[in-house]
Amino acid sequence: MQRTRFGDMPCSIARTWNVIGEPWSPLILRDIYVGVRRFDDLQASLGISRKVLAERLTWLVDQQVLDRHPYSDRPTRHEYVLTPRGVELCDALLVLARWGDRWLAGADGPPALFRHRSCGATSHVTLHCSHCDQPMTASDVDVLDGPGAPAREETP
Amino acid sequence: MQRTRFGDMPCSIARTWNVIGEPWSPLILRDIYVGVRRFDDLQASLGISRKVLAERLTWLVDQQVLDRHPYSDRPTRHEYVLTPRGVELCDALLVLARWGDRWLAGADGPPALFRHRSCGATSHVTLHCSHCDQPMTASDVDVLDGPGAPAREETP
DNA sequence: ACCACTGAGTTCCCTGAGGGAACTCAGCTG
DNA sequence: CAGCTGAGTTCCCTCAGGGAACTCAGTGGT
Repeated sequence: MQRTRFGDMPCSIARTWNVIGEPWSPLILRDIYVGVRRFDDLQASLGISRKVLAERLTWLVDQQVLDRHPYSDRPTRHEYVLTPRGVELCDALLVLARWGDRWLAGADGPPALFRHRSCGATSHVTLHCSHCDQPMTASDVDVLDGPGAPAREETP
Repeated sequence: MQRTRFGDMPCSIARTWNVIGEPWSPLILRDIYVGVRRFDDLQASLGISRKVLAERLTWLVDQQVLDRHPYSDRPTRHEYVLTPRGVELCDALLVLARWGDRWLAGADGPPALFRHRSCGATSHVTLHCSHCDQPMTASDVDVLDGPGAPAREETP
């Protein structure tokens, strides 16, 4: 956890960052998303320190991004699964992956491909407007104060 | 910078994380995106330490996410602007913001609203498939090895 | 009954990154 | 020429991340 707490800032990016912004968190999410669900498997797959992995998992469960799910009593064993919140966070991972594929993949090409299950094509995500369904990207957006914005001084 | 380097992993999420995964980076990007461009303004707006701010800006310029742009010689003054790469990273911020709005905004509602310039509506982004244009989210995707994936052992 | 093994964490110590405040430095401004 | 401003540096301190070893419950093998 970094020194400054982002969770209290009046900014949804900062708050989201507070949840998954720590080192390793998105990679843990990615692994669980693709089916690596157990502590030791995660540790081996990521090469993360066990200490940090334990910390992150507890945090992500606290944040209701993951659920700790027993798959065996006697002995007690469990695996981590994504909650609906967690699955939606993976949407953001798809966008990050797309950016990395576009700008950082070397001559080898992208390390992973994404197949859209409903149309069967290997493709990638694009951003659209929830209202008009047309493409909508950062260059096409104005940011306005919302109801949860901090009160600001009058500028008469 | 965290101890482990994510940039060398064969994973576009990890590589992207290597670029903007450090604490403060996405918030710096957000600020520049909404028009805060100068060192002192950024420092004041974020409450970040000047040391860390200087480090992050240099790093983001190195990564070609930002451009250091002089707006005055004599005295030399400059401001930071987004490169095309940087603007596309802001797409990811829109998705993070959407998640935060949906799951973390309190009773006050979202701190910011996003207006789609071309249709004028206050809306948010949704993910679509680049191939069929239909909605495409993490729950609707299969992840496959790509050309840049590490060679894996035969499993005969 | 005894031993090794496995999954899932803890504990301990060391190093290095983040925070804060003060300092620098060039070029205006009054 | 004293002070101000933008844009960083420098210094020091603390605490989080890394690594490896340790724990602990339950199980399977002999």
